[in-house]
Amino acid sequence: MHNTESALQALFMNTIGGLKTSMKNIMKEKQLSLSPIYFLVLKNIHDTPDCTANYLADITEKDKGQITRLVQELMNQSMVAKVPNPTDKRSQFLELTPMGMACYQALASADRTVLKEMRANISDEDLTLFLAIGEKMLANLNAINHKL
Amino acid sequence: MHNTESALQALFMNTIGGLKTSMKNIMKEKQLSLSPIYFLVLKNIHDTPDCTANYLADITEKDKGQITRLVQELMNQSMVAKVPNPTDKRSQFLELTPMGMACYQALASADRTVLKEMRANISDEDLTLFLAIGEKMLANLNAINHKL
DNA sequence: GAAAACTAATTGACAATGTCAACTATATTT
DNA sequence: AAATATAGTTGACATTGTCAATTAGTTTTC
Repeated sequence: MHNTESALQALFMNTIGGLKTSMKNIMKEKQLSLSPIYFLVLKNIHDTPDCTANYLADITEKDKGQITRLVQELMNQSMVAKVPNPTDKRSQFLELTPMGMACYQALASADRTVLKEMRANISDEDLTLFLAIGEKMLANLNAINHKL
Repeated sequence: MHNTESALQALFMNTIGGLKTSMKNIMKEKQLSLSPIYFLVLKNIHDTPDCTANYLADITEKDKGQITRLVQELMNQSMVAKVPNPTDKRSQFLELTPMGMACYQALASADRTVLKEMRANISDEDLTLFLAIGEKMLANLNAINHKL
């Protein structure tokens, strides 16, 4: 390995690749016609009371138009429904349908399993340390990219 | 934050996003009409003596067809040239042209700068620890995904 | 309270990346 | 020599990301 920094870069790239592969496999096993990014959308809708498309675009850091289309597909598949936002007629709240909820639960559970296996031989202390160091580097990176 | 594992997932996703953004900005500054993935290709050609397309596909874990097209674009931009492989008429060695080399050096230097700033307030010990823990998790993840 | 400025969501168009399968030319195995 | 395998290319398409314009509704400002 050339130097520590480039090992760092490789580590991030390979891990993300692995996580994506694993989510793709999970979705295939469950016979869903969804791709990894839909898990992100389902998860955020699930975790966010009164979730709007705009909010979704904000926290996922995706394009608003992209969010519109992702949500549309989830509505086509009866996973997500819109309910009017009583305080703003421009926007709607996104909610998981029962089917969307079941789907999310299954995916989230499989995802948790992967993450747990991934850290199987890592102590809580080491994981905490890893996260702390990683968050620090992420903060530096965000500063470089001029993100507040 | 819900639990440590999902923080882990978020950390990886956000860091990769940040690294990609930073490489995109670097390429824009340098007025290159290239996207982040070309840095990966240039880097591996640079680092690998007698680099073939097939080898490139292997280590980057990209599709062979995708590699063909990426290399073709780099040849269009006179960054990369092919020389015959004397021991196998099916394959060619990929080499950086002087222009490709200059381009790679500039990008690699900017990339190193970002990585160094990213770990600015991290001690060598912590970084080494971070890498060790990360590699362990990556190995677990690869095992889950049945990659030897 | 009407005009101006702003915001939420949608749409169109397209670029960048990833995936799969078929095919050609050459190498290797049997 | 035939069968099998490999390196690279090509076609077709799916997924993800990006930008700009538009519509409908909201907030600000005078």
